[in-house]
Amino acid sequence: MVTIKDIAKALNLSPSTVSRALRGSYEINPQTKQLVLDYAAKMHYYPNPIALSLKGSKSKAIGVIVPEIAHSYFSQVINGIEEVAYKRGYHVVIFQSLESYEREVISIENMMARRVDGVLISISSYTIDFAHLQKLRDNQFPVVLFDRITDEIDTFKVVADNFAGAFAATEHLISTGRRRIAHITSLPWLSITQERLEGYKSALAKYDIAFDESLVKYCSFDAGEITMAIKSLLALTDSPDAFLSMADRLTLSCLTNLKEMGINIPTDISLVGFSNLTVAHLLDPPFSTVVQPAFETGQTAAQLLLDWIEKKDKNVDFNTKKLPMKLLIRKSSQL
Amino acid sequence: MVTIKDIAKALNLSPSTVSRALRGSYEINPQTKQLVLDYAAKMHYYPNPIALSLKGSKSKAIGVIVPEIAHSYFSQVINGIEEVAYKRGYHVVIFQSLESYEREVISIENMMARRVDGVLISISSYTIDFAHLQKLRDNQFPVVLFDRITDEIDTFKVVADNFAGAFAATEHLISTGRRRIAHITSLPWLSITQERLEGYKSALAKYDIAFDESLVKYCSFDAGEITMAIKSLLALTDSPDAFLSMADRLTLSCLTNLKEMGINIPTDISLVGFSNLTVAHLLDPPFSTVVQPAFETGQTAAQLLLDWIEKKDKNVDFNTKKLPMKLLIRKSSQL
DNA sequence: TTGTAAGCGTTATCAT
DNA sequence: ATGATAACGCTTACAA
Repeated sequence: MVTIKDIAKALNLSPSTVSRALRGSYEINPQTKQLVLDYAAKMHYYPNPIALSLKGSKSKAIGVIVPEIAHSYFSQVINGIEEVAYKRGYHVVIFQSLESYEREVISIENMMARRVDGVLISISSYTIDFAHLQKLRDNQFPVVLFDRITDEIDTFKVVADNFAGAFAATEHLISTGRRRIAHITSLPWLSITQERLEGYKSALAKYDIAFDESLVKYCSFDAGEITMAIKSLLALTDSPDAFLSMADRLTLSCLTNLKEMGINIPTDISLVGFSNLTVAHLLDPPFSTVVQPAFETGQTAAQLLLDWIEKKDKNVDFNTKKLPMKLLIRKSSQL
Repeated sequence: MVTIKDIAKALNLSPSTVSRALRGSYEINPQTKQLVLDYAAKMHYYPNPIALSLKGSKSKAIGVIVPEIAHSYFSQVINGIEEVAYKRGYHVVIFQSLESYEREVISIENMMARRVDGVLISISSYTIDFAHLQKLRDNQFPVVLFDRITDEIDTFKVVADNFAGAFAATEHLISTGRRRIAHITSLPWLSITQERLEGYKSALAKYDIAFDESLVKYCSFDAGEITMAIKSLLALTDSPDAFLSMADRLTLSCLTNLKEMGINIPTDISLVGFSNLTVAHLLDPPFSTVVQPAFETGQTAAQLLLDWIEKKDKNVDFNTKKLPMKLLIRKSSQL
């Protein structure tokens, strides 16, 4: 590994001159500059980013925390983040919280110890205390929230238009004549859960359909829970004629369960689910999905974060970006 | 951020004493040591990894290059890598080659500039020159290859037992009475392509079925190409009664195309595909898959790399780890 | 047992 | 236009 010192020695110059030539900063003798540049190129000189970090107290790395990497939605988000970061000379350090609050806190500490320049995070399902994030913000540290956000932290946020997505899906089901639409969703305290529920309610209201609490099921990550939820829905006297599931794992679980029970989709029950699976059209039946703008979410969040990091004045005007959802109607909800 | 100097000043000690107390190295006065430890804990001292890196010329970071992050197989591999790296105090810097040789080379340079301690790589489909990897090895730099490997680089490698996987899938199809088994595969120069083809051939041989070159189709990443390949296979006088596809994208493409053509699966044509999709059982029809040990591949590769990095003596005995595949028989190949 | 000083690679400041 | 020096945070001979 060639260093500035090596070059200086070889060219009989001082390290500072070489440094300046390399970054063209001060008015250097053009010849000296050319000499240095040529020699550096010949020797494959690369500045040592670690020394740079130590000097400038910025690491040119950003941290990302997602609940799980191997999940179509999040891997697509990471893809978007990586694309932007890569172009702007940052690298991406990934951690997964595995939906655990403790792991999320540890990951944050880890990242700070690693001196990342900023953090992108989609908060875990079991995070209800945000002190670890607030502490970062208190220290003026750049944090951008995406997907699963919270009101408790004042910062940039990037989300999908969950309200609109749920509204559109519900309206679509209503337009096919469905009136008893079950709403299978995630944990009640999550922002996405609440926004989606509002979209659902709002669509019902638009068509004068009474909201029925018993059609809403909140499911944790226990696989048995969703099976129970579905069974109890089907046992209702006025049982549902449609299922709207609000997360990938729920969507797949609904499909698996209903098929196992021998229920005909969409004749008996229509199905629409939030999902970023790329194979929805190949499922049996081809599955109607509300698709989240995963890649764009990653890009947008990364852009906001990097702009913020690189901004000189620390006066930032926070806002929340809402990206459009896409409703793809397929056979599982077509009557 | 508290530094060793801060602690030294506060405690009226020298930085070196604090440093030694912190890592318990030299025989320090137990009381001094306790004092330092307590104060450090109270002040939330974390060693600055950047300073450590600059000093020790190791970054505690490993680089990973995959063709694409948002791909079920690779995201599962990354998951395995991350798990091991995280536990051992390393962080993972991810790059994607997007199947481009140029991007792969640039990613390697980028990683070296970042001073990662080692590299894990699954080579891109269009990499046929390995000089960029050989150069690393020439400098004694730790590189572990996984999934898509090459004979040209002598190092640790982790692969799935592609031969066995293809053999088992072919044998299964034969056992259901199929004799004209089409082999839809990736680019011919890839290690995985060759191994899988050998497994296929070998199974045919075992049952005295002549190998027919015209049943083998190599497909690039052009989506139209696979459609063409399928059409030409179906146009054969003695057209295939089974399709064996050797990569996720091919598998899905086969399914989409055959369904569009109105071909009945498995009655007309049986289908088995290499795939790490977690929803294969929900496809129409439920899809028989050869599943790669993605997570284990990531774990194993990371373990080998970190052991190597941390090894004192540089005499390493390279070997190639072969992990078992799993054949999951579902309706698409059951007669 | 503890302190001093040099060095990892780079750049900013202050000479010259 | 160029050079010397100090500093970023930490470790480690070497000295005391």
